[in-house]
Amino acid sequence: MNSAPYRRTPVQERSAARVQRMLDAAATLLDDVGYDATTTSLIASRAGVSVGSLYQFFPDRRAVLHALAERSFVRFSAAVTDAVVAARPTTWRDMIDVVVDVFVEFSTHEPAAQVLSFGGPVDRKMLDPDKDNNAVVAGALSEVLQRVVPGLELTDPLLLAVRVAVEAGDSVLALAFRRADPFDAEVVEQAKQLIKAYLAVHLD
Amino acid sequence: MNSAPYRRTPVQERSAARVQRMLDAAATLLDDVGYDATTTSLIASRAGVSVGSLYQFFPDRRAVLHALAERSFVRFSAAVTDAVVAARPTTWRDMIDVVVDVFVEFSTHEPAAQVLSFGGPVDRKMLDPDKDNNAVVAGALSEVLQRVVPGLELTDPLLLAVRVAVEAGDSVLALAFRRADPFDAEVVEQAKQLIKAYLAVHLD
DNA sequence: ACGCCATGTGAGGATCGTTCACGTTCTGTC
DNA sequence: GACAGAACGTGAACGATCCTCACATGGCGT
Repeated sequence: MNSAPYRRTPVQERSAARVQRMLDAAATLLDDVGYDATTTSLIASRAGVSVGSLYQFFPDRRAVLHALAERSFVRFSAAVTDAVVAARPTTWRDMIDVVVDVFVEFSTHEPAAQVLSFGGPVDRKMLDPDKDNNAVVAGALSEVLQRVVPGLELTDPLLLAVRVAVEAGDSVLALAFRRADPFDAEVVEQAKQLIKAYLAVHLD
Repeated sequence: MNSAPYRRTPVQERSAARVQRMLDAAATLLDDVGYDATTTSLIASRAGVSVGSLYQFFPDRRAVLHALAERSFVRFSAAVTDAVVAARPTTWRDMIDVVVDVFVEFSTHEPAAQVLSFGGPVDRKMLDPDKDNNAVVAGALSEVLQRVVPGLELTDPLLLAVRVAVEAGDSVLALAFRRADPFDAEVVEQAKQLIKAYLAVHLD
């Protein structure tokens, strides 16, 4: 169905910068006019580029969003590891607070982060064709979790629980962003409660 | 239900049947070829109808999916109330089992139920322009819940909790359908655990 | 200086969503 | 059963959109 995000990887500095401008343009357009109205020619013109240039690097319209999701994912991962290193949570509950807070902070500032979400409407399998985006996130978070909880064994049931928690947390946080601008703090709090109540069964 | 997905309501028996065929065609196409490839002319030809007929009743392509979502929602609501009446759950935990089981059963048999999901990628606000589909579902379930738990007050915090539980449950069940065919029973079980663990805070 | 690949362009083909002017079937009324 | 009007049905055609392609320019190694 869908293949690699890029048709041809930009080699020269010049084109690499242009590709970033295309992604920026796509991101702001997603926020401004929505998914359907984010047309290829609109992206191109807002990026100051011809349509042809867009198709030099992306096989189709969807691939542009794919690449955008990947870029956001990389940024989000960096933000999470930074925050965990900085906050040094000592319990898994504290870690959940940190991760959720980073997610909220990130989503409010990164353009189109909410539209893309990681399990969002654009493409559920943007980061890895074999795994959901959230599965990738869950894998990364499991390892962070292991570092916070000493002697924790990453058994299959536990990995599944983290996977489920990420899926549920992501959707409730998406709800928090839909309910208010910039977000509904009450729902964010409920997301934390939800994740903790569920994981307590597996972690306590 | 509410705002009109229809341009003109079918009056005669003949056209009412044709409209149902259009919805059936759209549903199977969603399953077979996906959202983007479900074109208006494809829907029309699979339904044995001309494109013009489709536009007699639906203002645009999106409205067809809207109507399909409404039809699925009505069917799902009926299935839930039937099951609750039949099973007569006496605790809220039993009711959650019933509702989740009905949802799973319904989703495996109703074409395109998973694609549409009620908070799915197609359109989050198909049932009510002002509310998410899941908000409508949550409202209905809150009333069912009230009948099962005697003397339960539907306070704002409780309604929010149900809203959050529906959102989380829907997304985890969607995950169950993505992970295996027809579905991953283990994940379904986790969905029940998740909902119960979270609602216990608000209902016990 | 030369050659080669990467980069850049935008008119145009293919396809999709939607409309419209026209023909057909039903339904109520006498 | 005959008539009128409404409901229903049609598919060619129009505009918008995605994407391609033949061609032009820039950058880099030798």
